[in-house]
Amino acid sequence: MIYDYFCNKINEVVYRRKFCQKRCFRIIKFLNMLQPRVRFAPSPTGALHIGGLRTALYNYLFAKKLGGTFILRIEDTDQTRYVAGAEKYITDALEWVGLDLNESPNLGGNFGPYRQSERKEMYGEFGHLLVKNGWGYYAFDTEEELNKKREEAEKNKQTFSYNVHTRNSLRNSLTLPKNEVEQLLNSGADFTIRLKCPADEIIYVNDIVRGQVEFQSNLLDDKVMLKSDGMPTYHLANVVDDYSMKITHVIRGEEWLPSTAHHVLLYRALGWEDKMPHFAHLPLILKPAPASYINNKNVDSLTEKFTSEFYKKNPNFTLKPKQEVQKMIRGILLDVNNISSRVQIKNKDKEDKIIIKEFLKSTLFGKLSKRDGDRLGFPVFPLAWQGEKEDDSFIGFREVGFDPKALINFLAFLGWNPGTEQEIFSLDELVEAFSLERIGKSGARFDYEKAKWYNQQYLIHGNDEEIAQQLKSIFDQKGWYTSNKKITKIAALYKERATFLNDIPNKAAFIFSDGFSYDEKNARKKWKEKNAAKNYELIDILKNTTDFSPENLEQVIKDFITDNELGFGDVMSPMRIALSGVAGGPSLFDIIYLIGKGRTIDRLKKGYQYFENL
RNA sequence: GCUCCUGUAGCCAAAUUGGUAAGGCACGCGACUUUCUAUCGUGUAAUUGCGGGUUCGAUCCCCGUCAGGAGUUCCA
Repeated sequence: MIYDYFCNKINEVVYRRKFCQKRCFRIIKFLNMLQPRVRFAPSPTGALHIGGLRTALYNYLFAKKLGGTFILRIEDTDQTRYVAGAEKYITDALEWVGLDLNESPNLGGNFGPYRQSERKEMYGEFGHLLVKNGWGYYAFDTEEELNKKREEAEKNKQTFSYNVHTRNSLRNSLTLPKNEVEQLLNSGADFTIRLKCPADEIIYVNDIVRGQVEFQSNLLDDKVMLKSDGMPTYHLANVVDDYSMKITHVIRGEEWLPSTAHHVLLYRALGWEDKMPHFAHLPLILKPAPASYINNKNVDSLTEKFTSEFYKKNPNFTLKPKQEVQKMIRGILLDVNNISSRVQIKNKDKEDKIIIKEFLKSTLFGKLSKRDGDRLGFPVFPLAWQGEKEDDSFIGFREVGFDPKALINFLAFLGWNPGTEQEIFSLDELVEAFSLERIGKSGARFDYEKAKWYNQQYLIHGNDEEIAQQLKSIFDQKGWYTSNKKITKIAALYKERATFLNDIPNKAAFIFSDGFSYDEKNARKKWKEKNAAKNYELIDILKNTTDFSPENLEQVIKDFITDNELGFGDVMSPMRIALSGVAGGPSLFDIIYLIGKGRTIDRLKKGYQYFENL
């Protein structure tokens, strides 16, 4: 397996290098393949969402499969966006799902420090090196000046880009006289260092997921490498760190694909092209398909939510009264079959309609966002997050009751699949089955129903004793006491009827407490006056029965029914409702066994009297 | 607007150097102690976005077109 992987990679390298590169270079690549070093590099700007966790998972799976190293690097170069507690959230989340790190800020390692803010000095050095070797230049344009240019361009429906075509008319070390540049630098004026993208060239990026992707260098913008505060941008920091940490594979989200050309250029500029890592860009995680969650039941509450959100986003919208806005949103939501085409903006649409449609389009489609969780009622974060404002606080998969193993399994299939029919994988099995080649190219749709299905599968296939143990602690808290044997029985019976472990106590509450109400509709239907005497007679028979095992109860009750020529439903349905309040649930005989003789008799009497008066 | 990526049933998603379409979710039906929002079995559903081309043969290669997404920040 590894050997095959290997040969493919070597072939790829040979192909790319047209076969004539030095043999040692190939050997280095070869050795890298044996022990890949990959990093998960989030920035601590808030809670880590599900997409970030998936990136971490894929990095982990790839590293473990090939016996490599999984590294956490904190990308905190933007001090204005730093959020206290975010780093701890990241490590807590990784720990909860069982993604063990080999090197990290906490663990340390031979390539530290692992926070970019602590590596600040080295970036400046490389930034200036770029200027020295002709791959970069000092730019003195202020943010205001550039913003003005962007606004002007926007007026003409164009985008201002700091690139080959425009850099010669801007204030930088390429256009200013040498002495003026020196004077500016000496005077301590603010400056940035920009990458000088070459002209008339095609940059090739070899992506493991997407194959060869081409970029025209003329269209690339001269990205800022070193900011005026002395900190690097992501682009510089990322390349410098990946090089110095000997990263062999960069596995990250698709949003990075367009800037990868710059990164390739940077490796070249710094003379590290031979050490450039392989790239693998993961498909985006998309919002769930509207048709999958909008239905007649929730359309009103969704309309409500969308409308209030619309006004939050467009506070000055007065083109139409609120009622009409609401009506329109509802109309579009209800037209499920056509929802994607209905949101299309047409030429004849008036301004008000366009604004509303644009809002709906952006909230209904596109990348999964943290807002979607609130809106659609499912978590998009692994753990709960307490933000500064109410708006910025979320619950996580853990709090909803997800088994971390189920979450991982679900996440693994969001953009990857093994090509077999197997869908349930433990983390170790995922490691075994995983390969970057099998990652899909198209966006992966987030499907909460599928996530719940996975959790249910883990519950169903879980060990009864282990589930019972977890149940016991919940029961203890509620003051529900019974034998371990019975708790295990409850686990076995109810795990198949629950999505989350937490559902079981709700469904099984009647076993411990009499405080339930009867399903009157079903009771009325199933309780028949003509059978009343027989039903009471069965209570007496049960009173005289000593063996209350499910097997014996089944024997006794069935015999009674056949002896008296009654229907099963005539006898068992009223019993069910009297004992548990509802007409559904596990086998009646198991229910009686769990409730116990004394309470069974009491409840039957009480229930039947109630049914008689309905 | 420009750049890049993507487009297989209601939804997710396989078919890895071209050989006429897996599986899952949802849905229908049946069975399961005449219970069930559970479980098991089974079934319906796709002119592979659209239009051309190359080929004996195209989901796969080429051209065009439409749609969706991402990027276009001294953010990551």
